[in-house]
Amino acid sequence: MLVVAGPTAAGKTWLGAHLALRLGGEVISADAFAVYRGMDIGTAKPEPELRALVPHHLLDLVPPTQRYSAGQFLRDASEVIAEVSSRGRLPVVVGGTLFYVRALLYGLFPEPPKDWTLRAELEAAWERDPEALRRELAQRDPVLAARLSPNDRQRILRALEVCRLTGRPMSELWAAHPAHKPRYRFCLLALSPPREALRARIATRVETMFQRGLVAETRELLQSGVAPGAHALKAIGYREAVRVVLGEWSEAEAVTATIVATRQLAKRQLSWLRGEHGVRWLPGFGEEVLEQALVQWEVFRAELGTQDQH
RNA sequence: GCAGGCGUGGCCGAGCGGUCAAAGGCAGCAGACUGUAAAUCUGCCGGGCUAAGCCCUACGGUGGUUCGAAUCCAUCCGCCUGCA
Repeated sequence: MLVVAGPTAAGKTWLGAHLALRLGGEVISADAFAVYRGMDIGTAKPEPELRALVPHHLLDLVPPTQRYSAGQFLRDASEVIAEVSSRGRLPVVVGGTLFYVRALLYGLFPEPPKDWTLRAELEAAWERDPEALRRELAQRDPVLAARLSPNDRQRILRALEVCRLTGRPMSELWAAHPAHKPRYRFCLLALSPPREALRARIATRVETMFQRGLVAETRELLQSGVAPGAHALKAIGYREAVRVVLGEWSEAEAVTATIVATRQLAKRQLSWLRGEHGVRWLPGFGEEVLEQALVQWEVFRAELGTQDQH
């Protein structure tokens, strides 16, 4: 299978779709926010024309009032990939949510049943006395506690949630589910355009999003009953637009804040990819490296062939 | 014109005689990342070194006071507020 990754605004969507087109494939989106219906402008979903050209999966899956997750993605994507493959088509995974991509490629440990009450309790407990929860984790899962920053509330709470639910330390569950054996044979392409050019592209893209009505789209979501604090509206661009709708910010302020946040996201994505195994880099924007990508794909296939002979 | 206030590192903003290369925040750089991940967290962040130490340049400009000044005084420049 083919995977197209890279920082935001690098042209993944374009490249992924065109690779799928050339290779007889279908696109599987790996994007934590493009799964939400009604969130089109700010998530830079592929245009309808492109979607008409190539089948796209895992877009517009859930309403923004719901909450999607890496585990859900792992299940959904695995299913779609199997289905696409079974039709003799090439699955082309395209996405900037690298955590989702890694989950898909290497798996996650088996999830304990969700318990939102417990999570709410932990949240409240943290507000009251974070030190108590840190101590609890140190006792129940010393391995993880040693690795986590005492300030990493999110991970500490999750670790405790897993401990309390399963009665076992989370680090032990990981150990039982090694994350190094890939679930697929994949060719991982990563876009990496020149930094300055990417910055410029991010800026104009964000400006365009606001011009195209990101604020109006956000207002509609809020009017349709999505809470301002909903998870989906934490997405970059939307959270800034919410503040405009609420009258806290001018649109200009929102644009600036969104550009900065997007830039920072791109940086984190690049940093993630640098540490990822088996990355084949494409030094440019999507539209510039289609041919290079096809060459990489051929190289990958050739390597696969020699491997299979052994 | 008179009275008062202000001018600090890329930006905002503390400091108000030594312990100050200067709190904190932002931006930037690097990194982590096992079901919130567009999230969350970590480190670095004036310059140069024979680097847990040293040197240089820095708190609008200049000149003083002092063993010692971002901190006090004088003066100049610039901004702001009140009165005219």
